[in-house]
Amino acid sequence: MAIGRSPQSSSQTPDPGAARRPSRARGIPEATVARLPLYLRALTALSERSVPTVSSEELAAAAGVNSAKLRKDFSYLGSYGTRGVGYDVEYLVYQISRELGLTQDWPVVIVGIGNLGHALANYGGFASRGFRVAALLDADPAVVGSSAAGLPVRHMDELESIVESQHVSIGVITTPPGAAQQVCDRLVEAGVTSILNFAPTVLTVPDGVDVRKVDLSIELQILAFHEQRKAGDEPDRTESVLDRAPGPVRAAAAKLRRAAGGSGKTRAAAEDADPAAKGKPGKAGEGELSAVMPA
Amino acid sequence: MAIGRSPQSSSQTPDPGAARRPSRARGIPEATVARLPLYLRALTALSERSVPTVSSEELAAAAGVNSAKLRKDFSYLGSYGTRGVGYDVEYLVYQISRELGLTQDWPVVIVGIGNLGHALANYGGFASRGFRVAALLDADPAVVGSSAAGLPVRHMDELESIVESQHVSIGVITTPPGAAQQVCDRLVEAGVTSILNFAPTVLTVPDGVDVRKVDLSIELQILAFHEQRKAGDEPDRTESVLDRAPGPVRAAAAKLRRAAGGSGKTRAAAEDADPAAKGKPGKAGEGELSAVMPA
DNA sequence: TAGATTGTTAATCGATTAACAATC
DNA sequence: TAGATTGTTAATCGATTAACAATC
Repeated sequence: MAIGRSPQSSSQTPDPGAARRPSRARGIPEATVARLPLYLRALTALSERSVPTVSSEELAAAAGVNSAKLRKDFSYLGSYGTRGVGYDVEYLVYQISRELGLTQDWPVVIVGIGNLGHALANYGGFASRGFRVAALLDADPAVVGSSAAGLPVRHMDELESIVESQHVSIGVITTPPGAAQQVCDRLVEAGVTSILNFAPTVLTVPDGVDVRKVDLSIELQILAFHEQRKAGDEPDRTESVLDRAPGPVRAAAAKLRRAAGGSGKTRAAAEDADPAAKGKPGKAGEGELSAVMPA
Repeated sequence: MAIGRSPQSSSQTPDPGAARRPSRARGIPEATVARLPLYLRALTALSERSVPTVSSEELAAAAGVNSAKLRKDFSYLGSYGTRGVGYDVEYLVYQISRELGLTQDWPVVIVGIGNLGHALANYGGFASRGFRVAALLDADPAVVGSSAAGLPVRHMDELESIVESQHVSIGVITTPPGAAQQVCDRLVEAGVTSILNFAPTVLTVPDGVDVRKVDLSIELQILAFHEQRKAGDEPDRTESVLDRAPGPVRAAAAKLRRAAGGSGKTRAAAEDADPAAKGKPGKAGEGELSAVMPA
């Protein structure tokens, strides 16, 4: 892969860098690709119920999107429907699976076997979509040797040999944030070219490596934003009049605040600045989703 | 909240329904809201290192976005920077926290205490952002009474009283998919208006309730799509010539396939249709991320 | 003043949606 | 044939980005 480093190219919610990624290969828009798994899931459910065909309207409802969007999405894959009838469920399952690359086997390594690593190792959705857990890895000798989901937890030292021998191209990072970049570097060095990152860290990877991230805290913060706007719009803001004042006034206020040494801080802001200063129950630092800290 | 039901209005990757959500309240674009937590995280790190000011270029690099986008995003919040100087770190932490609603306390319930529920209960990022775990709930008597992250696991029966007494407006669903809609209904009925759903299910909620989902399997499938395109474009497709043939030919082929009873299936497609038929290691059904099945 | 950096403009790009002709 | 439903068009909307005037 290329040498030049670039900030991670993909993420979850909107998608910083989506436009830059080479991903539009064969012309399927990124937004469409992201919905294909939703359609596939809905189709799989229909298939299990032995439903032979489905209309765009029905399938769209099952997948939680609107039918025009679904038809547009499918039009990028080809004309797999029949006018006046709908789509053949089995055939569409096959086409979408193929398009997503799920007719291949994808060996995956999971690095960092804390609670989240355990949860992922046990995740049924992995195996049922062609993903196979090739190995569970951890740096903590206390964890290495134990087993999760019927697989032994192996030491980080084995990473390179496992990736090579099993042709692993996808890695999942469930370490604490402090270890994520190191782990990422080792994965990439070993030959992994797609990374799913659960650590709340921006990963830097070479060109040609895809990173997606799942960030639990961010999802909650987005909910909080909307929640705040529901509760009557002005819930209990500690907002100063100056904060909504015209430009010059605000600039002056900011300058004063700076001079005064951050007097505008509130509880949350102050705690962010010094996590050690707070006496809340959840004592772990931000993002310590898994238990152990690889070397 | 309103009576009419609608499919869930928000999700993760692109965002089906983003345009429809009332969320643009006070005019901050959804894409910007989704990035505010990233900026906040980067700013918090700078704050911990006692960095007083930061330029849009530096902060953008730390957050993994481009600086024009960052400045545009901040312009929706107000003019909090100083030309020629940059942004005051503490002040910006405060402003973003306030905008996201993080200066308030948000009690949260987590329903379904399997591995993932455990992982979330232990997640440090919760407490450090004003989120407080008000209760852990499960329907399985074997789990109820145990403790996770220092909190007792309580029975689902207590859901309504907890939500009411502690004014919980945010619920996290980490149950198996089969239980998710029921749990969702109870949460909503009890007064919860924001839901973070980890179960691979499309939830139906009344207007006024926000749903975001985190879907591990979907993220992996998106990676697989891109990965497939890296390995030389035509990896080992089981693709028939007919699949890329012009419309009429393809339609005829599909019809034949239908008549023949789904002969186009491959391994992945066949297993999707009948999960019980497969002999893979991950024996759990799709999406059984957590251990127990609430009533 | 000279250098630095913001905040905003305007152009561009990608995604969504309604509508409907094509066609089963 | 009449009814149903796809696949595509075109309009609209929202997000991204480069560029630069404003201004510290």
